[in-house]
Amino acid sequence: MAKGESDFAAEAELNLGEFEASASFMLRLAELASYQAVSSLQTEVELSLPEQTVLVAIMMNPDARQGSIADRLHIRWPNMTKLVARLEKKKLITRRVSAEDRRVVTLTATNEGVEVARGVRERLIAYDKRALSMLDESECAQLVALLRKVVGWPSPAAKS
Amino acid sequence: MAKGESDFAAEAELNLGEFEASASFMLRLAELASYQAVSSLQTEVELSLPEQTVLVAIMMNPDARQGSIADRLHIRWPNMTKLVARLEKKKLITRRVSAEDRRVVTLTATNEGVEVARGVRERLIAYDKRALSMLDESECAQLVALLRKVVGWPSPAAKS
DNA sequence: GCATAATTGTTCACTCGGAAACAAGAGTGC
DNA sequence: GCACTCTTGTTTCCGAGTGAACAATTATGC
Repeated sequence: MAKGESDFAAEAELNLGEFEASASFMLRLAELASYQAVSSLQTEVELSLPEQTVLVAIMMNPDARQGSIADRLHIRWPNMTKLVARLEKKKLITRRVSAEDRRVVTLTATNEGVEVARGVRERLIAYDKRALSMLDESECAQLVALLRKVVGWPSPAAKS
Repeated sequence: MAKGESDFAAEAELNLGEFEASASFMLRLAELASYQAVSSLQTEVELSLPEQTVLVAIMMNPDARQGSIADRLHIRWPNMTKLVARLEKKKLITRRVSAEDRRVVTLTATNEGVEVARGVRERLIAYDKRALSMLDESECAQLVALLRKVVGWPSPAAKS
């Protein structure tokens, strides 16, 4: 066996045993796969995926508190500060200190930000479908329902 | 009132629209949730979750090529180099240059590494169950099956 | 044989995410 | 009023992940 070895399967198939049935492990791999799939489809926008998500969230929730959005999207506050600064620098959002509680920073999309966010939202939804095209519609819905349980979000119309 | 706890209503008021039905978006949130859940259960080991996973993979696949493990676990090669260096520094694995192809580095767990890896594997499996305790057994299996499809791994004994 | 390409892994420079410490505003008790 | 604490967001520092360029080895074309 010059180079092909006696056992060709050994190279191709690594054994991961019970890990292949570990939900959190598979969750990590699947997240990486879908993230990269969606990212690779991105060509038009100069925003990272988290930035796009935050921008859309701000667009859909005007005057929301910065911390609320961070918590909902599982973004740490220090990182949210930097992320918001980048969006503000690009004039997509504005930061305003609340009058009632001057610790609070509220976020609102600018006109340009709303414009961009609308396009981003459409593309993200479309790319999501393409990136997960290995699942049919019912499987996709099933997956989302299970993931909502994992995240702890109440499912709106959950049955089964 | 604890910070992110009782103020659930305010957070729930945030509208994320179609994103809540986006599989890739929910995948990201769920991965974060499970990762942090498993991490928070970790107290005995001084290894990161990726390090633990790689160590177990090496333990279960002696003499496997470094690149093969990296590819399978979706770890980029530059990062794998550093990760492997850390494991080697802790004397959990050994790196060997292959005789047949001297570009190739093969990895094997040391005796201590095997010992640690066995414990890690057991704990990871147990913590996985605890971190995903919001799912019952059948839901968990269903989730794993769907995630395997997303990742592109053929389901072993599962008949569609 | 020798130049060229392809594979395998590493180094480098950079960005991003994280915990801890910090600043500033608001609430509480006296 | 004043000290104390909690909340909200920021700054600082560090570790981890990534792409690009690199070195070393092997395969390929002629």
